[in-house]
Amino acid sequence: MPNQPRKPQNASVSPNRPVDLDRLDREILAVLAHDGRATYQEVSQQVRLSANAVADRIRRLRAQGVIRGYRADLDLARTGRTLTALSDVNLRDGVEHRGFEASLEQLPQVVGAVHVTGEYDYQLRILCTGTEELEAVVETLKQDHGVRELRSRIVLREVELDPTRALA
Amino acid sequence: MPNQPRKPQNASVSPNRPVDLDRLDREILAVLAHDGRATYQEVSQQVRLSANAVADRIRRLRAQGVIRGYRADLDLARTGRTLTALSDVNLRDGVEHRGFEASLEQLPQVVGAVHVTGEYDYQLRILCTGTEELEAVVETLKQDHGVRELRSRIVLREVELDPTRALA
DNA sequence: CTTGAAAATCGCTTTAC
DNA sequence: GTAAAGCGATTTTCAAG
Repeated sequence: MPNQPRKPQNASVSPNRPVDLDRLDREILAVLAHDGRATYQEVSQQVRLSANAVADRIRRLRAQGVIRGYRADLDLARTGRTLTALSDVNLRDGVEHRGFEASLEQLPQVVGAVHVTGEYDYQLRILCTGTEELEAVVETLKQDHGVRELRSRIVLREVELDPTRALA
Repeated sequence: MPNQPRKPQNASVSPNRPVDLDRLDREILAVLAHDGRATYQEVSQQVRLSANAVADRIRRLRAQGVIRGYRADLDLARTGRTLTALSDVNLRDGVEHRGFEASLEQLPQVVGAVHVTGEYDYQLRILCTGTEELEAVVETLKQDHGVRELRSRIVLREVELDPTRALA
């Protein structure tokens, strides 16, 4: 799309201070979460505001960091990566967290990683073409990335949930 | 943006047939995954192709379903939902899966749900303002949604990973 | 916040090569 | 696949209420 301010992609805002949104902000965000390329005019028609007012609010939400950016939503399953696994992982003693995270860059199948509390250190989201590739990734994680224990589950289905819901 | 074909948002394609992408397709997808509002001209400059050729490829990828759509990337933590939990869940005997999933619509804190193999039936991603709200959600899941067992972990940090990596 | 206007940009299509 | 043109639509910015 045209002259939307796409840069700065990251807006620095004072952290830890919650941004409170009114009803109109939430409606605008809901529209953009559903269609990230909606024009100001299209948003304004769904929100009962002038396009200029909508543009002002979107720019503000962008500067506040509520809108991090806009991304294409890709379906990697269509490209052949049909197997998704959620793998809980423990690191061996002495393995640095940051080092482990950096080493994940070498594994393109690992598309997500969260540091969590509880029995395991991380949960990884792994996208593979099949079980053979998953087996190889698991072996690599143990041998080259400091993983001591690994427990994987296969994703049978992702439940469709409106990304807008958390704004309520 | 202007006259980009944003609808149909969902393209129906013959399922289970993998789409194979060449190097240029992958480069284009990488750009759009990073900036979902990049113009054809901007993409073409990063990919060494004419804008027309880029537009043709993007339209094809959209029709093939590789590009599902475009979404605003929201930072809900800035709106006050600073606590994220991953909750593994088992359903009580006799509780229908589809009914459980439908009932999740009533819990706006539940922003993700995956049906998985293994010890638990689902993993939920829950976004809350604090531990009090998480406690309330957990109680509600058990009392009103047919959850028998529930095991939650707090997300300490999400590791930043390039969403483009799985294309390699 | 709304309305109105200007200039610049973009998407789309068509026409060549 | 490239290059160039025209048309319609959109964004941006600026003005004024």
